[in-house]
Amino acid sequence: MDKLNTRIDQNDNYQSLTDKLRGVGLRATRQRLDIGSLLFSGKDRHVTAENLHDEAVASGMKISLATIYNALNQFTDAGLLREVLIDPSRTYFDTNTSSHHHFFNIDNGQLTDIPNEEINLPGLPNLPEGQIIDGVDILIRIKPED
Amino acid sequence: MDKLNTRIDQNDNYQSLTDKLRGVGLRATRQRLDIGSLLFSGKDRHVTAENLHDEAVASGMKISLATIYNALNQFTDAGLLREVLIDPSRTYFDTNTSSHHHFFNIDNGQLTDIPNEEINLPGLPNLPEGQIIDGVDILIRIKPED
DNA sequence: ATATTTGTTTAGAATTGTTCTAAACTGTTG
DNA sequence: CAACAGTTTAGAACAATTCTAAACAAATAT
Repeated sequence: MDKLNTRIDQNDNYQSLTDKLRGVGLRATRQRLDIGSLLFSGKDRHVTAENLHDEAVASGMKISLATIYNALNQFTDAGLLREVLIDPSRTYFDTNTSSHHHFFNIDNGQLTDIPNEEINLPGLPNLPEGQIIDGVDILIRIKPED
Repeated sequence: MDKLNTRIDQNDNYQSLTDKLRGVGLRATRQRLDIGSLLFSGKDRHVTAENLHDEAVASGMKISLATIYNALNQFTDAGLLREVLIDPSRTYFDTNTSSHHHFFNIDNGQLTDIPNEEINLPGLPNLPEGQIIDGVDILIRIKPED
């Protein structure tokens, strides 16, 4: 019965996810729903393909790493996620797609959002001729005191 | 004679480079001097290991890609270069080590400095408890108008 | 409902940027 | 100029990511 309840609850949760996926033109496959349930359940998240895969496997989902990569890229193309530039050796994805910036703790690798009202550029610099802004990324690298 | 002159000029240039390298505790090897001559001859530069290697080979220098990687990393550790986060798929190094920020042209991959007086954060956000700032990176992604 | 079509998943191979290894080599020091 | 310590190199190794092509599942037409 526990199993059955979980099943039902999960299906309930997956309904809005199904809509979300269909809304951006993606089929609501089991794998995409599973990943979506990890990513879009309330709190904002910052993940890499590898750590999301570990998490999925740990929660008993059957999904390959290649599918995680596919899904993260498709979700990003669809505007459901945003890529964050932190570390040239791995790609981070952020479920918060609104304009905002990040703290990156160089000590433990943790990435956190900077509340949007806490930071802003007073004036943008003059852009090169004929160019327009595609986006602005501000990353504040932090570390433990002393 | 052309050849000879070039030779002499190069040796002249290499004297200050030799000092620069010794100054940060690195031996002034032929390879490091060659790389240094490409990097530190006036104008600021943004390079990747690969494109610097291509350039070195094109100018007739005999140097392996591994050495380019070694040198770029050692120069960075020594404070002669700075790493710039742009593209998770490759590492860019900047000869301008002073505090400044970048435009990244997403259309052609070109990276340029933002003159320092043209940008600044009016106030820094509140940092997480017990953390201090290690550095601030601002990247403005630009693209061609329409 | 069932068959057909088209999109998706997957294991494993391939690719790419970067680092490592260990042997040959070259600055530096005595 | 000998000896040592640091450096270079080719090639192997590695890690993150993408590709391939075969099996599979969702959508659509029957």
